[in-house]
Parts: sequence; structure tokens; C-alpha cells
Amino acid sequence: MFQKVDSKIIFPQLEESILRFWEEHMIFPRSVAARKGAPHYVFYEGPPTANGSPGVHHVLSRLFKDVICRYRTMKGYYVPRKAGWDTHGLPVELEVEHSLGFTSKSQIEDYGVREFNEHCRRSALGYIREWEAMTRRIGYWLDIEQPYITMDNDYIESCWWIIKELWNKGLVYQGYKVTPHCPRCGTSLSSHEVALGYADAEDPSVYIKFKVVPPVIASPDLSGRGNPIEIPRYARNDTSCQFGADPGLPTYLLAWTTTPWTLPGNTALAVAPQAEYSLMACPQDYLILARTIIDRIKLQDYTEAGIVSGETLTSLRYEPLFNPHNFDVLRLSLPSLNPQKPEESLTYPVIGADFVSLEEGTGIVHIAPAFGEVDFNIGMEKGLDFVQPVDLEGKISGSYSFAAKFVKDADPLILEDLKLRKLLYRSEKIIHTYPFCWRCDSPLLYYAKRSWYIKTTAVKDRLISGNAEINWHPDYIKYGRFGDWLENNVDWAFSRERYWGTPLNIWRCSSCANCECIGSVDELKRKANLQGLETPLDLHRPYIDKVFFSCSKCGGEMRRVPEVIDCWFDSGAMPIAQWHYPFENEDKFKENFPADFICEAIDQTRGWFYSLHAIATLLFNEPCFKNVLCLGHVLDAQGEKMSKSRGNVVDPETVINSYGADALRWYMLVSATPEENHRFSTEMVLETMKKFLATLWNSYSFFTLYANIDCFTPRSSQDEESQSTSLLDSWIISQLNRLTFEVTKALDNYNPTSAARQIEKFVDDLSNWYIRRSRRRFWKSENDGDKLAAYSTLYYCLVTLSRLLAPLTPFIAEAIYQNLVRSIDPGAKESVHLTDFPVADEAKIDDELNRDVELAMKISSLGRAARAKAGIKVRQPLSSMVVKVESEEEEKALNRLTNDILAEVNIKEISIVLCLRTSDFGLRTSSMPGYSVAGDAKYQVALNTQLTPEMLCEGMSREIVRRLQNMRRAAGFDVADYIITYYQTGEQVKQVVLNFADYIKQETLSWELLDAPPPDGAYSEKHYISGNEILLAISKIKMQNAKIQSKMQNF
RNA sequence: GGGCCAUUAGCUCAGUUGGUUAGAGCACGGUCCUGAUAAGACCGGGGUCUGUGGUUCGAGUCCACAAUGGCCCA
Repeated sequence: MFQKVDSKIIFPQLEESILRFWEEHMIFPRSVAARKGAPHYVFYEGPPTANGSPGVHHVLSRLFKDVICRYRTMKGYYVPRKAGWDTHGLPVELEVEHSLGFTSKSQIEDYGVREFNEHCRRSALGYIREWEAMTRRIGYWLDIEQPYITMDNDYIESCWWIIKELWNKGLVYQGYKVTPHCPRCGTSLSSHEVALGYADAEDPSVYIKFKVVPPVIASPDLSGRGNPIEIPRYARNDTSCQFGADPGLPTYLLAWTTTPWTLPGNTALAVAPQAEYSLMACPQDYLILARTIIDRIKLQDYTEAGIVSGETLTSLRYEPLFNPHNFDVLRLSLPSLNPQKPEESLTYPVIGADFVSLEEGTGIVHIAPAFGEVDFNIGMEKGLDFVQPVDLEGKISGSYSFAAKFVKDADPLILEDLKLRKLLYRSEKIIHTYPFCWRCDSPLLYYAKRSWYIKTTAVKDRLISGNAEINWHPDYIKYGRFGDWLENNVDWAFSRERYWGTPLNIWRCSSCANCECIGSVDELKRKANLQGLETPLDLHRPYIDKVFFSCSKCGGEMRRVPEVIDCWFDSGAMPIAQWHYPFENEDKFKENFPADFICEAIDQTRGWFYSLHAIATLLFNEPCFKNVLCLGHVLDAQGEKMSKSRGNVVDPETVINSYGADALRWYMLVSATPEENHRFSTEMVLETMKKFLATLWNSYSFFTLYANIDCFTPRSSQDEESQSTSLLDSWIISQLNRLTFEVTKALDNYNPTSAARQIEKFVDDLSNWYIRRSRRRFWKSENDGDKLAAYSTLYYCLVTLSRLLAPLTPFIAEAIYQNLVRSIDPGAKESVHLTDFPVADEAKIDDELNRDVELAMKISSLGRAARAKAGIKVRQPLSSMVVKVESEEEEKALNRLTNDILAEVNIKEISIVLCLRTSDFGLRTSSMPGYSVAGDAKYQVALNTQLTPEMLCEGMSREIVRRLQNMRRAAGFDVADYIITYYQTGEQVKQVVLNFADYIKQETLSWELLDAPPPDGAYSEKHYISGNEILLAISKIKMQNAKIQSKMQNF
């Protein structure tokens, strides 16, 4: 006997009990261990950042990882799954800063790095626990007992080893480069972090006048320095506008910017050497700008006075807007960065540069080497001055009138200042994209700072060729997004001026500036005159900052550089650091490199996918993952990204408590292809659950109900279903094997969505055709071979389904398996997850039969449509239907499936007309009186709607049966209860009851049909059938098990 | 500003190498079926297949451009 299965199931409760079962019997570890010695299928868990509670959008990638790993395990691979947690970095620090109410780095320092980092550690640990709970509840099987945690000393030490390796290869250097800097977080951001924060912003769009000195049109004797500029006159025979016409008027270069706060840092103007520039004249002054721009800028009151090449302009110099020496700001020279002496009549040069655009601005570009990568590079190249009037918190330094203001707040003050000095030509607003900090939304400042780099460009070619060896899903990422990223590779700025992270393991001599990279704790301990290393060991700041030793070159004091490293480096190091390699676990590391499979969302192309690939290529010169599944994002119901700041994050627990983890899993699997974005809505989870899980569950519940009544016991070794003579059985077995074949193919190809959608279709067919059409076989009283075949077939389908579903919906799969297999076969594997994945028997796939049944379904559907058109209900039998088909194959198909169509349409006879053109058939049938026609482009049916008195009576008998069935249910009788039926009615209906007595008794399990008033306690209802009143009553007789007992004798 | 992906019914999505009248589910209205079903069937309303051009005998499908959304890069 199977356990009774209630069709009304509460999935969340069921799942909780299955979770307990798994845990008590250690099914997950055993499922892994059972495959030990089998081919290794290596999986890397991309560590979630432990900086917040998990949302429903975090479930997606964990689900897909779980599906593939479970599948591979069932396919016989050894698939250990080590959990991992990303615990370092700005995300964690920000979370803590937020909770402490901090808004700047200095507050952290005042508070104390030791205490701050302790908060970070506790915060990360707290979120890890939440993630563990979510992981468990969604059924993601992952070894959370022995995770890798990026903040562990061992993990850090492995990172140190990697950095030392790169250091030894000469791939680590300190550069002075412009980095996107967050003034609030006080640190540089990596390019992939910057990319997270672009947003539209309104900024000033201002045109600034830079005064040329000496004036272009000055006579030679007025020149202060160098030679006077002779701007060649073009042959425009415009003598009134000759240069020199008015030597007293000033000349300005007009430049455009959207960042007025960078103007105090201006040290040059750049022009396009090949372009033409116009000298525009008005009564007060001259303006120089690119000729092609004039129309766009619409200079009022100016006329063109001459044309000059950009090349010529590069000999000009101009007066600074703000002489740094007047405002207590240093002026350094590039590339040496030596301070320059104050100069009262300071001038800056006009330079030529190929990046000057004539598409926007004025064709004259304001250059501030302290801000902007391009500016800095050209500064290095041309030896420009370097003026940095902004501190790391984004505040203006020096003694400007707008000093101490945050740069964006200084903008209007700077413009006001320039306006008073008549140097502001025009001031407008512009909306453009500008980068903001991805975590705190502060506007980023491009800021020249010292930073440590990994020279990834040294292995760029190998990064690219290694990528060619990786299978990407979807494939277009390979040479699209990821390939493009590698093609444009730049060195990895991997240092961070922060607190909670892997400390950068470079020590520098405070006397001779000698640098050493330390690759292990042992190496550190062996250093001469080592001091400050505390026990218990904690490699984090501030402890590690206190460790110093003697310089091997000069004996000076070696102290660690202040930076920590990018947390993307931490996670990218996991293939090595998760094993504390090379300090231990050499075998584990080697067995687990490279990965066969990783899976994350698409945003990781520049994140984890890249950092993994980069580190592996740098260290081992080969890629570290073979297959990568790249997922879309989970968006909210409006299509907006889910984020804490938007407040649209859905708590997975709420969804799971309502509908269950399987429902959530199934929804995420089928609702969109893996790479597409998923719009999440809780209503859709419910819909999914009704559509699929409930249908499956009820098929299963139906089976157990009748199997128990008939005491069906599957004979495990023999598959009766294969000996069945029923086409229905052959068909569903064919479909099942087709399904197994397709699901295997889909999962091999990393496409669980395709697998799930095909399973959904199968379950629909199983429930709404196979079971529906087989019901009578289960109900009939004889226990013949046909009935046994039906049970065996349905049993086999459900058991196979539970194994096909095990990777996808592990809970319901387990529930079905436990009851259908485990409960009757003590020798069976203890869990469905310990079994092998089904293998398709291709010999049983009969695609011709699959097509034929599809046709029978189609014709039945048309038959029902014809009934609806004629307004005749299905319960009323009709005599015949004419079906038009187009080929002999179709005729053959319908011939062998006639019985199913007869039953579905409730007719006695079907005749098939082979006819090549639908119109011929239409002509013939449309004129036939008493026929109702339905059809589509390909098929047509004509239903004979003429009713004989006999058929009407039969229809009434079915009507009576249905009323009685409903009454049985309403009275709360069990399906197998036998009853006595009482009726009182007129002569006409009485004749029907008498004529169809056997049929009615059989269908309703009526022992007797009595033309008598109901006794006390009987359940009675009054009905009207075709206008005839009938009083029906039923009462249970004490023979509940009569049917069962008689059946048992038969078996 | 550039790249990738998407855009099909009110909503969520299918739609194969270009080929008859573009489908399904949900929701809505109606009818029916049902002693497994939180179900199912049939009918109906609901589509400028985002738009504009182009290639083709023929375009939801291929090409170009544009719009919108998501992601990525600046």
C-alpha cells in the first residue's frame, strides 16, 4: 500500500519535512560521496558578498547552479560543492558605516580601525548565516559546513602567495594614474565598479575665456616673452579685420567644460592641430574657437576676423584663470612631480592633441592633469604643470574664495567669480551621463593618485586565446561582451585605500624606499628584526600595520604600504585560495582545477568571470573554467532592477512560505530563458504552482488513490507497460522516452529552462490525455491485464518523472519517490537524489505514434468545437462524425485511434474522408442538413447532430449518473463506498433508469436502484433532467471494502 | 557617446531553415466536462508582431536606421 496522498497539499510543509529527511539521513553528503572515484565534475561557487540579506533575485543563480550540479551527480559524476563567502571590501564596509552612521573615512579612523573591522567581521558573519538559511530552504545543495571565507587568514595567505608570484614575475607595479575616486568612500574604484554607477546628471555647461598673453595682435615691442605671434592672414582681402587693427583689445581662447571645479587645476588648453580655428571679433575683444563650431555656438555680435590652423595656435600661451601660487596651492611639474617656484606672471601653453573633438565644445579643450586620465597622460607626455586644488574628500583646498566647499557645491561660486572677471562667456545646463559611486551615489572624481597595478596587459594575448577554449552559454558572450572586454584590456588597479580587506602584502623601507613583497606568514616571520606580529594571528588591519622589520638593503624600517586589495581579487583567487594552496591541499587544488562549470549573472563578465580568468592566466597561463552559464537578472514586476536602495527587493522566505521552494524554482526555470531578464511577480509563482506542480501532484494523488483500492504493487524488475497492447500506454511511454532524451540533451547543454518546459508539456499530456483517457481502465471492476498495464504505465511514468525532476524540483521529486518507490522497495536507494538519472530508451520512442495521437487530440478538439457550435453538450451521445484528412497516413492514424476520439467526442461512429482540398470537403459538408462543422486550415470535421429517442435516453442516463456522482461527493462518501440509490420520478425518467440500470449501478457503485422514498439518514436532492423532476437519495451500505476484498481475491 | 541583448494579445511568454488564417498560459465574458485535479475542454473579445525603410514571389523571422527597456563600456 502506498501512503494516502491528499490532493490538497501544502507544499511548504511538505518541503520542510523533506528538508529534515535530507538532513537526518545526510542525503546531500552521501549523494556526493557515493560518486567518489567517478569522473570529477568541478564546480566553483562564486561567493556572494555578505553585505546584505538575500533577496529573491539572489535565488536565480543559486538555483541554476543547483540544477546543473544535481543533474551531473545523478549522471554519475563526482561533484563536490564547496560554499564560499565574499566577506571583504567596500560593500561590507559601507554596510557597517551605514549602521554606525558614518559618512566619511575620517570618522572610521577616529572610531578606530580595529573596532571598525571587528564590526565588518561580525556583519559579514551575520549575513552569511542568513544566506545559509536561504540556501538551505531553496534546496540548494552546497557544502556550507566547510566553506571558503575570504576573510580567513588562510585565504588571505593564499592571496599573498599569488601576489608574490606576480611580483616575482614583475607584474606588480605602482603607477601614478588617474583613477575614478569616490570622495565619500575615499578610495579609487576599479573600472568595473565605476561601470555600476553611471547615471544621468544635470551639470553646468560653460564656455570659459582664457586670455592669450601676449595678445595675438600685439605689436612686437609689446611682447613680454618669446616671439610675438604672427597669425597668418588668409587671402580674404578683408582689410578692416586685419590682425593688429586694434592692438589694445584682448584675445581669448574659448573652451568648454561641464566641470567648473576642475578649472583651478587647468594647466593647458588643447587644440586639434589639423583643424581650422576662427578669430572672431567684436568691439571689445577677440575670441578663438574651432571654425566648424561657430554656427552651433551662435556668437552674438562677433564677426569672423580671420582663420588660423590649430597647429599655429600651439605656439600661444595664456594666463591662468587661477594662478595656484596666489591661492596656496602647489604647482608641480610632470613627469617628475617636482614643486615649481611661485611665478607672478605665470602662463600655460596651448598644445596640440589628437583627441580634441570638433563634435562638441569649442574645439579647444581645457586640460587639468590632476583630473582625467586623458589630461594626465598628455601632461606626462608634454611635461605640463600639475595642479591639484582638490583633496581626497572632494573639497577644494587652498585659499580660494570657494575653498573648503565640496567640488559640486563650488561650481556656482567658481562661475560667479569668473563672471565677475568677465571670463565666463556663457553658462548653461546639460544633462549627460556621469559616473557616481555604485555604493554611495557620490559623484566620482577622476583623480590622479598613486595606485598599485597588476600588469594584465602583459598576458592580454593569452587572456584572449584562453577565452577561445571556454564554452559560454549563451555563446554570444564569448566574442561579444567578454571578448570585447579582453580586447580592450587595461592593467588592473587592484589596491584600495580602505580598511576591511586583504592587506596588500608589500613592505616599503622608510629610509631607502626599497619594496618587498611577502608571500607567506612564514616568510614574514623569518624577516630580520621582525616586530609587532601578535598572537593570535590576524592578518587584517590594523594588526598587520604594526608589523615591521629591517630593510635588507639599508637596515631601515620596512613598513607595510597602507592599501588593501580589491575584493574582486579575493574572489578571483578562489580556485587557489579556497584550498589554502600552495601551503596545503595540493592534491585538492589539482583535482579541482580547472572548473567544469561556473554560473553567475551577466554582470559578472567584468567582475568574477574576469578576475578568475585574469588570475588563472597570470599564474598558470590557462583558463580556469570550461563552461560558464551566464544568467539574466531578476527584475521586479515593473521591469526595474531589484536593489535595496529602490526598496523593491522581494524576500524569498515570503514567497516560499506561501507556495514553496519548488514553485519558486519552477517559476524561475520556466518563466524566461536563462540569459534573459526575469520579471518577478509573486502572482506568477502561484500561477506556475497551479499549472504545473498541482497538476503533477494530482496525477500522483490519483494514482495512489486507485492503486491502493486495487492493491496494485509494481513488480520492479518487470515492466508490464512494455508488454501492454494499449496504444495509449505505448504512446505515453514513447513520450516519456522522448522527454528523457530531450531533457538530457537540454541539461547537457546547460539549458534547464528548455528541460523544464518540456517536462511541463509532458505532465500536461499525462494528466489531460493519458489519465483522462485511461480513467475507465482504472475504474473498471475486472482486474485484467489491461488494468495492470495502465497502473504499471502510470507508475513507471511517475517514478521516471520524479527522477527527471529531481535536479529541478528536488522536494516534490523526493516526495513522490519516497512514496512510490521507497515505501514498497526497501532495497531501493534511500533518496531519489541517490539514484541515476533516467536514460532514454530510444527504441521506445515512436514518433509516428506521437504525431498520430497529436492528430487524434486535434480532431477531438474540433469535434468538441462542432458540438459547442450546435449547442449540444458532450454528455449527450451523438451518432457519428465525418472527419476530413489530407493523407493516407493521417487516415491510418485516426483509424487506429478511433476509440479515443469516439470517447472524447461521445459519438458512436466516425467516418474518415480522404480529400486533398479543404474547400471540397467544406462544400460537401456545409450543405449537409443536420451537421455541425468545425475546422481549421488543415482539418475539418462534420458532426451529425440528429438525435434519436434512444440517444436522448442515453444522454439522460449519463445525466443521472453525474448527479449521483456529485451527490456522493457532497455526502462525503469515499470513492470506493457502495451505496443504495433511491429515486422517485415520472414515467419517462423511470424508463431511462430501468433501461440503463446496469450502467448507472456500475458507475455510481450502487448496489441497488430502488424506486422508493428515501429512508431516514439518506442524502437526498431534487433534480430536474430535461424538464423532468426526479428525487434522488443515496445511503452508504456497510461494505466499504467490498470492492477491495473482491479485487484482492482476483490478484 | 559606444557595444551586447530584448521588444509578439491587458499580463507572462512560445513561434524551427523566411512559406496557408501568428500561438499558449493567466486575466475577462459565455458554454461545457468532471468522484484525481489549486484542474480541464470549447467559444468569444483582445495583435499596426515597437516604428520606418529595404531585400524577397513571400518577412514576426533577414538587413539598415530609429525608439524603449535591461546589462556592459566610456
